[in-house]
Amino acid sequence: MKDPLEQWLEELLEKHEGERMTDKQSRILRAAVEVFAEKGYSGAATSEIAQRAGVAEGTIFRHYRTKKDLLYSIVAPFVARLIEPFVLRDLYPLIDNPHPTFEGFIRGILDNRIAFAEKNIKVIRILLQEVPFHPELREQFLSKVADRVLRKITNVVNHYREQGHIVEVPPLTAVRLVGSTLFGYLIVRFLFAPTGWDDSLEREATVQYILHGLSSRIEAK
Amino acid sequence: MKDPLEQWLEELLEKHEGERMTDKQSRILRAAVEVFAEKGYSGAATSEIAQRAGVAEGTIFRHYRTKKDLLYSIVAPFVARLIEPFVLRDLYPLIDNPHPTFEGFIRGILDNRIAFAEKNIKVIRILLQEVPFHPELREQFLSKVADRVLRKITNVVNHYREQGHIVEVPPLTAVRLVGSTLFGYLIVRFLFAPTGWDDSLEREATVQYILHGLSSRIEAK
DNA sequence: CATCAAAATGAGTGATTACTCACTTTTTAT
DNA sequence: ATAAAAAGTGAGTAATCACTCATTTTGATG
Repeated sequence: MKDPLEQWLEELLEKHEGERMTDKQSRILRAAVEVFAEKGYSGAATSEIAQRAGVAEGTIFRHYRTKKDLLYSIVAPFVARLIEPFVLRDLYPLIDNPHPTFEGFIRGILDNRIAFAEKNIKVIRILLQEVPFHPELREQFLSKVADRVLRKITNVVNHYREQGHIVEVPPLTAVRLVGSTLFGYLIVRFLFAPTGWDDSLEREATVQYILHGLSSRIEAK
Repeated sequence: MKDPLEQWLEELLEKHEGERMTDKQSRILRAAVEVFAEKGYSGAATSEIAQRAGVAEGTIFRHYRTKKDLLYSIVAPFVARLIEPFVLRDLYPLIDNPHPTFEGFIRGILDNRIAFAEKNIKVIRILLQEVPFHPELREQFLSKVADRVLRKITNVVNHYREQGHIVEVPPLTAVRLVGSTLFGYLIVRFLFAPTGWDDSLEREATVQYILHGLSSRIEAK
């Protein structure tokens, strides 16, 4: 089985700037992802990145003008990827030709985001750690993810609400509730990684929690 | 109205080590909380902490042997506080003489944790940012919070499950689901702080989401 | 093989880092 | 009032930081 990070980096290397990267340049990126994830941006030394990549320190600065440029070259395309396949590949078909049930929609979202997180834990970790310290990063993240994704999802939520599948709450609130449940699942599974985690059980419980939490209420005594 | 951080620091200053702190020492702590929250541990310079506190840099190292000691002196008592009032003040009465309804219990937890977060945003921010980089911190956090708190909460969950108030899921799963919903509420409210946030509406929606997500299912159709 | 531009190098730069220590000031005890 | 202890100081230190640059290596082209 192929290392998912490997796969992601390859795509990044091929597509980035049109031209292909040199061997050393890709090793710099790989090492930078490692060290940033381990020590955070401030705690990561360019000397260590160079050492782990097996290149001279000067080589880093031949390709990236500053250390911050190096960070952005890793995180920026990831932010784009965070939404692009999500919105375009999964959401558009769901909007244009939505899944008949809210349950089917939720299961689809869960599967998709779990697969995405599985592939990109390290870069996600970097993003979560550095966003608080880099206003430009936060701005880019919010303007892309928040504005574009939320608007799209809001449409979908409205659709199911109109169909009477889910309860009457502001769509943004619904997104927050589902989002935090999904996020909690991902954090516990990938960052805490508890022993004896029965994934199919946990996943099913999570789906049921979301469905019952949002589905139209049946008044009972 | 009094600054909540002020209040927390005062308690910390009085109780810490039994003896009272000097004026300069408390100003060092205050400044350290500021700078750590703004720049993270690695990004924070002791020179800047000294400057903001209005003391000489040497004074910091008279009271704290290393920069890491300074961080721990802020975070460690907070971790204790994270559980102490939570477990003892709120949970024990709920276990010994539990709230008759699951709904009442959830509302109580929500109120309590919201108030706590409101008081301690800055230190929470430091804790969230630094836990990934300090294994000792993570260990302490997990051994105290995870083990002790989770065990206590598990009992409460079991209680409501036996009473038939909530659905049949593993107690730890229930804690994860409620926890992530509560956590999501806190993050969105305090860290994102969206404009036009209708708190009473959001809070009620969150409670309803949790209650319906976990309450015993009524088979329909 | 010769040419040349891009890639790579690593010693060197000044700035900044956490931390020390000899010394002065303030507080406490008698 | 005086001595002892504790608190505070700031110049100084070695280490490390991100980054530069003159020089060498590499790889493609004629």
